[in-house]
Amino acid sequence: MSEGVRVRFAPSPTGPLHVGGLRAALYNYLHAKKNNGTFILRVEDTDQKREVGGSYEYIEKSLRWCGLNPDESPSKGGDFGPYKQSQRKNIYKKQIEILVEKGAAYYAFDKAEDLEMHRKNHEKKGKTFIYNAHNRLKLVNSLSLDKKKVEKLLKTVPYVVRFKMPDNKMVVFEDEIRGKIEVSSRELDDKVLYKSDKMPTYHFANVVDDHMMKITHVIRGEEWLPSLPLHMLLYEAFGWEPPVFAHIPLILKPTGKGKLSKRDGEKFGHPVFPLEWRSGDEKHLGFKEFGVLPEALINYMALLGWSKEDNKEIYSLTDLLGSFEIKSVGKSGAKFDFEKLLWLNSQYIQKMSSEEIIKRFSSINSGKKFNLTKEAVDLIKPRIERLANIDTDFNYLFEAQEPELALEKKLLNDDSRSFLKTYYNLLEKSFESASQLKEDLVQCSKIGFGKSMGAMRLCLVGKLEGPDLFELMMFLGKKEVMKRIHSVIA
RNA sequence: GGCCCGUUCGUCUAUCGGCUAGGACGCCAGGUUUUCAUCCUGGUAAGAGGGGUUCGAUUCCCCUACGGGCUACCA
Repeated sequence: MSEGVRVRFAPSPTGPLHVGGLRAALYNYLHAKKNNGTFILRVEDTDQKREVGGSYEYIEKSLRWCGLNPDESPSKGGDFGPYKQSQRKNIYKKQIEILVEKGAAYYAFDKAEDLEMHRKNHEKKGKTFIYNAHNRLKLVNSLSLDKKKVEKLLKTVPYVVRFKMPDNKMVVFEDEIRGKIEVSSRELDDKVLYKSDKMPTYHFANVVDDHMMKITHVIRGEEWLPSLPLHMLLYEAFGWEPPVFAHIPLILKPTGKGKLSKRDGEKFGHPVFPLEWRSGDEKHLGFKEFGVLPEALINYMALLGWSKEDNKEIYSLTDLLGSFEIKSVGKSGAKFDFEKLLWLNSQYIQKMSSEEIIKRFSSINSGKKFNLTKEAVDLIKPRIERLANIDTDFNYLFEAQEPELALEKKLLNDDSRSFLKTYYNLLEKSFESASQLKEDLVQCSKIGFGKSMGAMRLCLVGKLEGPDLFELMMFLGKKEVMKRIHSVIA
């Protein structure tokens, strides 16, 4: 087999893929592709109670939208399948038996309530109950019971398989991002590897699959760092060579405490998921539907926690492939800054052709019957921040808007009305070009250029914003302009 | 509580012992556009605190504080 780099993104299908997961996928993808390696999507669906329908499809769709297509995946297949853990049960069963035979793991029959009671009792005394070398002989398992009893129990009651954590061993390992880390196995417990429902836990399935799928680099969230010692010990118990590990920092809330969570989308008024998600009465915004380009999202995700010395800000996926370095990923959690994402988004929009903008706009607004023309986009391009709301943000391009009351009071007086009338009459005679319209306005404006412009803007836009006034007039056409002025001065 | 990880402008970050601490977003001011936006120029603003090591510490070590994560038959 080849010695190439193989990485995996391994989400569990418990709902939509949030930005933290997306960034993990991105870093995996970049690391693989930079090294001419293979990017694998593996579904970790070992907890069937938590599985949410449609999650897998959502994850695939999101990755596709971002251009992070896996080389091997449940739907695509590959030489190391199946890629869904629920379909690999027989593999885990075999491997767990090997581990038990080696004496590295053992059967345990304790009831959930009993363990819960132990935990509570310890807590009362201000201690922490740990299922480990200190008390496993006092508990109900194949180490504390005699062989015959164990054999009987295996046939009659549910059981789990636990890792036999060494009593006092220094586990030393290396993380690509954080460097050397040492933990005493004394702090660790006899983690369940194999559940009573005959499914492996994350820790076990992960190690087995990463080995079987010949994963060379594990790039995953920082939340896994505390269980890395266990994983290292598992590799050791099997006699397998562990992959290289890189734990990337978490994405934090824009303000306040803690990591970015599902509900923060609603709280902060912007999405935290790539695509819109609906499930039951649960509904979450998506960046796509919000009008954020995948290019901008990817760029932002890459920059959130990683950067080069060269101060470059705009990175396409291809640029990233050339520059990204897993070792130069930052160590500390980063707050999600929606403002900066929007800035990046507008940078991408401005570089895009108007035709492309129209194409993208209609792809995310397929339901809306709205005719966005090239002329309209040319006019407003520098001020588009998101693609989603072009029709509402720039509604004045397509139909007359009521002037804002406060502005109307401020800008409309006898002088400005009289100016509008004069200009109106002038327009009736000639309406040729933007420059001519401008000259005419200067000519008939006694109230000053600024004030006349303001009054005109009020008529045409309803607000004091929008594109160049005379370009806008040409876009709207004589008839529409006359109509809008008339409705204000009438 | 225990264990692990982290800590540079408000935010994202650069700096691998020599710093007048650089860039970007945001914000403010000016310029271009006799208008908005774009764009350009400038400004604002940072090394958590305390000890060491060193000729010299943002950079190395220790302590404290703060932040984050883990502590399930969830991932």
